[in-house]
Amino acid sequence: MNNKEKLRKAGLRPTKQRMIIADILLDGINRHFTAENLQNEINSSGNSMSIATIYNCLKKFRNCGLIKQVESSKDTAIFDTNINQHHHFLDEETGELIDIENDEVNLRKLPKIPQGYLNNGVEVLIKIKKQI
Amino acid sequence: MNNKEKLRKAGLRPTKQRMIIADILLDGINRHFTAENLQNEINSSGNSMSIATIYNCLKKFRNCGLIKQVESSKDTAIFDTNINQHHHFLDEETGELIDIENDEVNLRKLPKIPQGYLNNGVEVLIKIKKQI
DNA sequence: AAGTAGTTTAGAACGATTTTAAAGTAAATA
DNA sequence: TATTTACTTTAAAATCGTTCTAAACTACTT
Repeated sequence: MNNKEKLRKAGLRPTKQRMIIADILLDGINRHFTAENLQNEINSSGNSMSIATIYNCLKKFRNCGLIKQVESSKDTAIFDTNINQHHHFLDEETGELIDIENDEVNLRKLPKIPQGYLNNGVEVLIKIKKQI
Repeated sequence: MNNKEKLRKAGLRPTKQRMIIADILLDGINRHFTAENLQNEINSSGNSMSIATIYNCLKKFRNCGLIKQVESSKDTAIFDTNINQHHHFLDEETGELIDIENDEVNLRKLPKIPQGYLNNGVEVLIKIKKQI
């Protein structure tokens, strides 16, 4: 399926701007990035785009499940093109994230989900620190 | 041990402002809060404090291990008085966090920590969604 | 009591993100 | 095809959480 079809299937109009972003993000390669990272990539591909559009687009892509947003207490939002359930190492000093594939973690026991709620995904974060 | 001693032991001078905050936070009750939440509590206890002082103090308390900062992609930093290793449910729509005690989760298998790094804590986040 | 090192403060500054409102574009309709 | 309508993009301003600045203050040491 090409990117135009992917956007249509997600319920998003394939505008010029969304196609530029889709061409960068939806190539099957897993990556972590910020809005600013993406703007730099767009610029160096010879295009340009308002930062507001980039934020709008990332929010739409995330809400449609085309990308994910990583849970991490950094001051900048970090997005992830790997939409499968998976986990991360986090170096808290640098903010660097490293993927952990789902089958590398085995959760034997999980608590009962609170009454009235549904499980919407489990994320394991292993905080790591550079050895001195 | 009283709060003055706790601060001293952590290497922090027990100033008037730090004592006010310690009296609110270090009562053994687990809670999640933001800097603004804390300022409101301080105000309603008849005291007042610059927001800069509150941020300074929370950062010092966190760095000394008196409180924790929760990993979550909310736009506001969330702190936690529960300093034991534990986990959370997160309602992504409201940002509400619910504690999961450590013994309610059993991690059977964890990946190898990357070369040159040390494990600095494992956090499990179970994202939940209100049933409709 | 005097010195000094650490702390608090208001307000300015900052950086990420969102809002605004006007102009532009894609899709639907006639 | 022309027209209409709803959605999208944009630059710039606004907002929000957080940090910085530098001057006044305070805890501890001598």
